[in-house]
Amino acid sequence: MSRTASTWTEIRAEALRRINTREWAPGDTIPNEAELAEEFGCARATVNRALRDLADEGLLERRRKAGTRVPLHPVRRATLRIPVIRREMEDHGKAYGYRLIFNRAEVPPDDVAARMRARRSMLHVASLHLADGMPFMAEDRWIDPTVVPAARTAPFATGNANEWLLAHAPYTHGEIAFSAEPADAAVATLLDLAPGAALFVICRTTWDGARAVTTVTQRFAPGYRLQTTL
Amino acid sequence: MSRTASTWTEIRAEALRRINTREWAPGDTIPNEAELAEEFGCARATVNRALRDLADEGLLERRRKAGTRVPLHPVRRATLRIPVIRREMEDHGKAYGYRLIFNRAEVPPDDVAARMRARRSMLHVASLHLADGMPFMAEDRWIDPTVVPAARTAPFATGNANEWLLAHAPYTHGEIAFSAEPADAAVATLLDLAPGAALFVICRTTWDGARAVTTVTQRFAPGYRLQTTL
DNA sequence: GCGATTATTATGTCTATACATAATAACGCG
DNA sequence: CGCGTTATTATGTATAGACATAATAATCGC
Repeated sequence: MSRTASTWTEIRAEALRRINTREWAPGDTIPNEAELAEEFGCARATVNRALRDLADEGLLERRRKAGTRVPLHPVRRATLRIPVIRREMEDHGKAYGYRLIFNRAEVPPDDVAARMRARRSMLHVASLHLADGMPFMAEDRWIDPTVVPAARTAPFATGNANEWLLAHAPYTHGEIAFSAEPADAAVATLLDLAPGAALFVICRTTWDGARAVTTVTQRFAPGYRLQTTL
Repeated sequence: MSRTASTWTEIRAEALRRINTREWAPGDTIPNEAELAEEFGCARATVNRALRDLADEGLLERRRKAGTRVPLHPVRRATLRIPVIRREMEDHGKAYGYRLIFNRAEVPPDDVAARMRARRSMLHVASLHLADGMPFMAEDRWIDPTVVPAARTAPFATGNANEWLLAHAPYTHGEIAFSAEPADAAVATLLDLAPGAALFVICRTTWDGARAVTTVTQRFAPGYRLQTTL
């Protein structure tokens, strides 16, 4: 059953077809790389590339010696691009606006201190982001000045903190969480909404090694959707 | 400057270090694969593997002939695992409960018809998911019975529709969107909340080729967070 | 000087081979 | 029979060499 000249994307597509048609059903162990390589008339490395790619997406499970299986509960993964607000807006043809609310040094409250695992005085920067002049997102950010000294004199009055940090503060990893919460009085005023309005919230903390660089809570006005493909 | 015995993960780590320390600064074109292979004392394919992996994560940009660059605006991507409700709950040590609200055939409203690009009569299944006996998530689902005929007689009274579909209805791709919205009267009653409460909402449509299999809106009780690492 | 053709170059991919690694299966001993 | 040791096996990774492809740079004709 040998075919000729397969590329890894073709093998990937064929494997995907077999998974979708249940020719390879959930729970099944599929033929091993050597057998597939022979079937497709290619090198084992080419099959490996294709199957590894599918495994990266959660569509196959691979274990040494045990072989490659179609998972019973395919935990689908979605990769979503964390938006850089201004770019996202400009892509949608909207004018981006930015307003600094305040920028001061203070000791963070307990929840922020816990998130950053540090209790010292931090830069606290609040800002408002606008789309076509309308309030769009309220941002509440804490920056550890011992990790990013230059932040003390950064021009947050004229440019948004996220982009400044991207350009000046490297980070190694981070956590991000999505949730919904009602608007409190302060945020409602900022976003020009009734208190209690349902806001989409992104809460993110980024780290440079073992030290938190910044933690930010972004509250989006109603209507905001974060979307991607599966 | 040749080192010995590098694995692709070591090369990846070293490249990451250089990006983070700005030894390779945003906008820079980094040395080409052949040069790096010589520096690290390994084959070009090994360097390729490492750089390709970083590019997959958006930390490098690669173009034939032009070379590999550190992007000016690194669009960080987060991969998040789409939760299978029951498993997520069991992982957190909570008892999972399920209750069917209704299961009937009817013509979908315009917004649903638009999402599925079909206007015929569909199965409309509403259900409530519980954590330790407390209402946790309200699910509103439409299934196209011409795509999944068996759904007409599926036991949605005893088992949740999501898991049944995963086991019986293959899909090729889908869209997923996250947003926040206030609880309307019906959902508020179901989740035992005050109307207007801020709900986290996941809206998902899955496709088998050109035909929509199902579209579902899941509304989570306050407190729900979807989180991942960057 | 301009536009179209050709050369060059860096990444992309494939091959064949080899060895590493992890997990399971088989074996053998008490 | 049970337990620890030893094979076996499928995936994981590395290599050198080759050719493909895309994009830029250089060249040539006008």
